[in-house]
Amino acid sequence: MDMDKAQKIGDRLVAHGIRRTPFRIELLQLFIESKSSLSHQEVKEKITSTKDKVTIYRALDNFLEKGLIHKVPDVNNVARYAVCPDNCAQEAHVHNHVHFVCESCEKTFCLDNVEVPSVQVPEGFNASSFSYTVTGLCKTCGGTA
Amino acid sequence: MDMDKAQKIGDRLVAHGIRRTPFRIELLQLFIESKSSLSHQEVKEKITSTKDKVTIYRALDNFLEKGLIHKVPDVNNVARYAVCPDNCAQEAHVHNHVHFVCESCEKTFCLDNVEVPSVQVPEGFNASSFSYTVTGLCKTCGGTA
DNA sequence: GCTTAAAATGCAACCATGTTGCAACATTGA
DNA sequence: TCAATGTTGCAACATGGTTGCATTTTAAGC
Repeated sequence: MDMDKAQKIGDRLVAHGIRRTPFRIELLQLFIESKSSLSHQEVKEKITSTKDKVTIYRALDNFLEKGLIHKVPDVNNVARYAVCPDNCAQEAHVHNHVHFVCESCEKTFCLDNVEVPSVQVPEGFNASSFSYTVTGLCKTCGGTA
Repeated sequence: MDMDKAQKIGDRLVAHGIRRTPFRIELLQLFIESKSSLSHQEVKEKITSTKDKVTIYRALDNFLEKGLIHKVPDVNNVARYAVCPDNCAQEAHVHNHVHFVCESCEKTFCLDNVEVPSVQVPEGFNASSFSYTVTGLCKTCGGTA
């Protein structure tokens, strides 16, 4: 791997209070280069620095907690993750965009340009976050070709 | 159980191409009387006519397929179900309302009066369904008390 | 009411996803 | 360099969900 890149990624880890280990560098790198989101399983298939699932689970939890990645919805109730934009603060995530889940390839896409419209919840409820997911067919699987 | 009620519920099963068995009557009854949605586990705890998890899983799948119930989102990636309104056709479900998931008690509520606002998906994507979920605190767990 | 096909049940075994505890090791800061 | 703390690896476990198959129940035709 390009050394400059590894250095930068390590810096980003450290900036989020995470240690600069080979595996975690590779993991963040993977997320950054991935077009769509990743499940634990997909991560495990692609990562070379470890084969231990627990290590991966823990790194994902940690990245999530430190605001490096966020959870995205999925068809089959399996957890999926995607990297947060760089300006995503630890406390206030700024990924209030709509997600698109393809029924065919089951990938999840972040529609970065589509904002989540707000709704008014009934009296008594106290809303803290909003999630909007569209299901259908993605470009490759036969959207409007 | 009230015999008239059992009869009516059985009719509803039959109307959806499902057989009138004691367990399935009890199951549909349970869904109808339940205020919020139910997970497989909650169903298992409340049902008396069977203790077999597979039977419950299969009935849930079947009800889902035949349009008697629908899936609702959940915090922990666990499947949850709720009855469809009576006018919910097998093909075109009419539950385009917003769901509310409580972070504290982890229950899911159907906000029947809050419609899902529509969004425009980017060129190339072909949307078929829309899901809007609000997370926060429900009435009992300390919404605006 | 009897017969029969299809649907529903029960059970055992299995799989996938995710978690816990603990010992060993690596990274960082003093 | 040394200690504190974060990270890794492994084994064992927990939960949610599935598959296959034999048996029973339901509904429909005679």
